[in-house]
Amino acid sequence: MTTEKRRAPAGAAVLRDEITTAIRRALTQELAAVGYGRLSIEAVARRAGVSKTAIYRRWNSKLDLVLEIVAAAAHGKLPALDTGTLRGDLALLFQAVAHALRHPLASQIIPDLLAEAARNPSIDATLRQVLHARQQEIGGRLVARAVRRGELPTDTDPDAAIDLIVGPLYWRLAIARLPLTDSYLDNLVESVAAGLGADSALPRPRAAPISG
Amino acid sequence: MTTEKRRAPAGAAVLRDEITTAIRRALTQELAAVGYGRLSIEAVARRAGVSKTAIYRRWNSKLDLVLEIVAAAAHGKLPALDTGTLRGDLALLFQAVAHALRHPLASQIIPDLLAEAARNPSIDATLRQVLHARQQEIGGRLVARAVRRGELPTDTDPDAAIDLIVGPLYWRLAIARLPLTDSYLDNLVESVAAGLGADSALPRPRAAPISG
DNA sequence: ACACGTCGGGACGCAACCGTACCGTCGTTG
DNA sequence: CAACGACGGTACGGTTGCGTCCCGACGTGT
Repeated sequence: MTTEKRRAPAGAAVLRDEITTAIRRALTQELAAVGYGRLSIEAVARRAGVSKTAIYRRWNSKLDLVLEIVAAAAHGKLPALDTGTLRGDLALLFQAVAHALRHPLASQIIPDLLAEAARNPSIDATLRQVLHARQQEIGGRLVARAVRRGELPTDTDPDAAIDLIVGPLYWRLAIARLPLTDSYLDNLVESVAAGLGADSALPRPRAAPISG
Repeated sequence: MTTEKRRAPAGAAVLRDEITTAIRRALTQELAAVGYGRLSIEAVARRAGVSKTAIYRRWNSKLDLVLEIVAAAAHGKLPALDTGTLRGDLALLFQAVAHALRHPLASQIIPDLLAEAARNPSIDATLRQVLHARQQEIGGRLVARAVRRGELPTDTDPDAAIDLIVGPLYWRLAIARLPLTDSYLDNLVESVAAGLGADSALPRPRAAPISG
């Protein structure tokens, strides 16, 4: 049998956390700098100040390394996010999304991996687990609460609602890369709420329908 | 001087259009298959059934090749897009966007290049010319017409409106990659119109605000 | 104090690609 | 009809990265 009794690794024969951490840091930086397509293990090792062997001892391949770190980065911190009103929930959610996408690393890595997911099934599966599934859960709950409160129509489609909630902010921050102001976020909350079918808050000035 | 009289290239000494076309085709396919990061001239030449030299005679570098072809692909076809109503304009615009993003090549290449634009200034500049500028023009006109008709508030911010118009559909087609039905598009028109501040079309069923 | 066993580092063979130089080929122009 | 001149293709050196192997160094447990 191969399950002989063995002394557990100890002393110098144990993975050093500082090196593992350095690899993780270097990977995220490399990923942001050159993207998944050009990512090379050697560059990660150089940036981390570590040997390639140190990486290959911890992960089998480039893909394993990326998947593990992406999954780890997305886990954790899941805001409670129930403020009692649809607009409050939206504002809080937008703050969280904006905060995450403001990180230069995240705003480069996420679009890159999402594009790569279109041709790499493993990345696609991982991202669906850690991003899409979570979004659907958060968005679905947000919508369900609003429907229960009577703020949204009962026939609201959660998937379509998520597109409407996430799409505009993602577009502005990750694609168009335009600046984001507080007043923009305020307006976005109102626009998305209206788009979802919530009652409008205030009438706004309009031109006369027929000016001739 | 170097401007001596020279016979103009003729006969076999002129670039063959069929080869240029084959290179363009192969580039788009390679771009979709492996992305800009992994794109190699050799692979393009192989796929086109052409020699590397044939490519290097026409373009100086990988970047030149991609930029020229991307710019060319985005030029042309600019729909008139004035149906007389905001909802009509939105429906037509969504049809056009959906049609463009349904092409598997486009739906892989566009997110890839948009991600690459975050780290490559040349690509960024080109995409802003052929994509963002055009979107702002189309979206700006659409919004301006709607404001003039009295369908939208006079203080509508065109940039924010574009985020609201383009974001959800781009998210669904290019990122989440969920299916797109006619009824989804219909609902999206109504949602975006409402989000922009247009009068709602029909009341929809709601739960009682207080159910206790 | 010693033996253990993994550690990180460097070196290696292999493969892919870049960009260029050189080759014979071919159609047009004078 | 002959010379022109750019054509497409092949071959080349240089560079980069992959994944593996071997080495001395090191800290713990007996």
